[in-house]
Order: sequence, then structure tokens, then C-alpha cells
Amino acid sequence: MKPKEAGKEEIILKAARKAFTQKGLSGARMQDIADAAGINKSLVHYYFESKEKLFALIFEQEFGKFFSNLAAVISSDIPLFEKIEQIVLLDMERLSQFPDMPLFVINEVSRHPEMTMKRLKQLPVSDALVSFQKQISGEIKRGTINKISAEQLLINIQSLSIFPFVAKPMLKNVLRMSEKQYKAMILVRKKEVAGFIINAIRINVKM
Amino acid sequence: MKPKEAGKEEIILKAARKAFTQKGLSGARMQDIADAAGINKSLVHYYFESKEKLFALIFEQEFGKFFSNLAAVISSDIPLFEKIEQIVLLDMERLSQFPDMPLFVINEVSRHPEMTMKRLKQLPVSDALVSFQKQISGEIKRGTINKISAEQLLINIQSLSIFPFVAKPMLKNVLRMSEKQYKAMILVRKKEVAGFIINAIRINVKM
DNA sequence: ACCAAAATTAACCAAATGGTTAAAAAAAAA
DNA sequence: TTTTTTTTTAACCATTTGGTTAATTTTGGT
Repeated sequence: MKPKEAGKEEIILKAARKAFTQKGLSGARMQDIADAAGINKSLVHYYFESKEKLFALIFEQEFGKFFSNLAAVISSDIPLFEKIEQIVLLDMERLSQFPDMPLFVINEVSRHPEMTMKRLKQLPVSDALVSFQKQISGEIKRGTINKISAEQLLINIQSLSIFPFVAKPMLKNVLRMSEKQYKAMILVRKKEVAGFIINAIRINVKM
Repeated sequence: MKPKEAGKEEIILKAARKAFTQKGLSGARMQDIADAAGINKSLVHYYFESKEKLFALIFEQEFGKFFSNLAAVISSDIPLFEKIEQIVLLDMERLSQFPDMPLFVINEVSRHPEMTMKRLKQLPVSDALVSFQKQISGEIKRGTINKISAEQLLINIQSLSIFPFVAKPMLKNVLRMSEKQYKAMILVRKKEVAGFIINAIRINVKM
């Protein structure tokens, strides 16, 4: 019943994930991964062949997290403002759970754009954007929100959600925050970001 | 009058900057830098001693760009909405000029938070935030904007400005954008982001 | 108990890599 | 021109690193 014995593969993957997300592909060392997993380096190769293969595996997992459920929420059939709240909530939950995932994924995509194209192909985000655009155009016509494209709005939402996690050490240093203060700041964001976005696009009812 | 003969040091630095920003400290190769500069590898050491020293030099330069003028604008004595426009404009100009600077700096700060602490110490951003907070508190009391902390507002501004550059290849892939479309998207942002932020905090005058 | 298959390890290996050295070439000083 | 200093290079070197091999241990079936 110990948290141990999770299967060697799992243990190695866990160690590899930590190493790769922290130091990147070129910065991570197979020996370090083996040490962190408490096993011989050869065993890592025994299970995962090569560093590249292992990295690709980790990347695929992390990449999946990045967009999980996003397309579904974006194209779901709920009111716009509610939807914005949902997206932000989803993002924040995901990011709180995997704080160093986005920087890792962004780095890899930046360094090997071709390799990631494939995975992207089957991602329905771009399609979901179409229905999202329809909804937004409807609201604009109805005069409830200001003119904005679905693309720009989505980028704004993701920027406000993701950036504070990507730039965590930066923000902590520049704004002189302790870990506690940083977490508090994130908590405030969870509550305020959606409202911030909604305010930004909402047209106030004249009284 | 050719653009050549800019001094070997400059040439090396340029090649090093490209290598380090693209591949990171561990991913960049001294041999590649020498090749890109069209010189012998030993000459790189002759001028810059070690890889670490060279990297530190590049990092310092890039890091400087990240915050140049920011503190000054933040604590300047101009109306809030105007100031927001100024900050966004400053960010956008800077980022258009050095598109891969923020990801590079963020990565390095993430991987070596201690090392960067020093440079941060003398950065007056944190101080500038105090006067910025005063200005915001004033506006809130006057009932012109919604309640928000200077910290959160600044993070929002920087998120909306920086993230689209940090996540460029990501966005291009996910949203199926060509380089041309991406640039167009950035252009739109230059015009709209400040307004987006101002709308988000502004309290409409009742009629 | 015995044996075959799977798991695990220690010892190596070859290539890559940051760095050094000593000599040559170029530039500057005399 | 000669000498001295600076710049540049080719040849090495030591270490690191991803990966392999062969042997050992463990496991599971008979």
C-alpha cells in the first residue's frame, strides 16, 4: 500500500518528466533521470530505448494537457460570458495542477515546430473556433459586446491565464513576491480574470 | 562601407545571441557559434573565455531589453488610460524588434532564478509599482475604474503584450496561421489591446 | 527444485564537446 | 627592415554523455 511500487516505467517517466520540464531536452541527463528514479541508467534504455524516444513520450503527454477539453468548451452551447468563465476556470485548474507544463510545451514547439505540426493536425481547436466566431458575431450584432474577433478574444483569454504561470520566476523576482504571495496572486486571478475579460468586451446597458 | 567588418567581437556576439536564444545554454554549441561567425572556435575563447561567460553576457543584454523604460513609464505623471496605452505601445515596439527575447529571458530566469536575483535588485520596477498603485487607488476612489490592484493590472498588461510573442509558434500552429497572418494578428493587437484593457477597468458614465 | 524469461546492473565504448596549447599569420611598433 | 605584439588557427586533450554488451539477479512457470 505504499505509494511506491508504481511500476518502474511510471517511476522513470516521472523522473524524466521532471528532468525534461526543468532542463529541457538538451539540458536533461539520462544519468540524472536514472538516479532520480533510483535505478541503473541501462534500465532507462531497456524500457524507453533512447533519450529522444523518452522525450517524445513525455512531450506528447504534456502537449495533450495543454489543450485538453479546450475545444469542447469553446464550441459548447452555453452563453458567451458563462463560456468565458468556463474557459478561464478550466485553464486555471489545469495550470495549477501542471504549472511548468506550458513553458515546457512552448519551448519544444518553438524549437521543433515541424515535429509538433502532426499532433496539431488532429486538434479540433481551429474548428471549434468557427462556432465560437459565430457566437461572438451574434453577440456583436445583438449589441451586447464590442467588436472583436474570436481569434483575438481567445488569445487574450489564454494570455491572461497562461502567462502568469509561464513567467512565474520572472514575476516573483520582479514583483518581489514570496511563494505564498505568488499563490495568493494566482488565487485572485482565478476570481478576477474572467470578469476582467467580460468587462473588456461587454457594452453597458444605458440607464 | 559594407555591413561587414563590424569587429570580430560584435560578429561573435551576434552569432552567440542567435544560438543561445534559439537553442538555450545547453543546446547551443561553441563550434556552431564559431562557424556562424566564420572564425575558429579558439577565437571565441580568446575573446570571451568560456561558454558560460559568453552566455552571461548575452543574457545580460537581453535581460536589459526586457524592462528598458518600463519603470519610467509606469511611474510617469500622465493620466492612467494614456499610460496604459503607452505601456502597451512600448511593449509592442520592443517585442516586435526582439521577438525571441522574452522566451529566452524567461527560460533563463526559470532555470537559474538565483543568478538573476542580482540584476533584479537594481531594477526599479517594484518601486515604480508603488506610485502606480497610488494613481490607481485614486482613480478607484474617484469612481472612474473598477477595483483592481496595480500588480494585477500590470500582470494583465504584460500578459496580453508578451504572451503572443512567447507562444508564437504555438499560436501559429494551433490557429493555422501563416507568417503573414501572424504579423497581421500582431498588428491588430497593437491597436486593440490597450483599448481592451481600458474597457476592462473603466466604469461607464451613466447617462 | 529447475529452468527459461524478464529485469537489472557494472563495465565499456564511441562520439561530441568545452577548453587548452603551441605555432603561424597579421598588424603594429621600433 | 626588424622586432614585438596581437590575432588567428590547427591539433590536441579531458570530460561528459548517450548508448551498448555481457553478465548477474530476480521472477514465474513447470
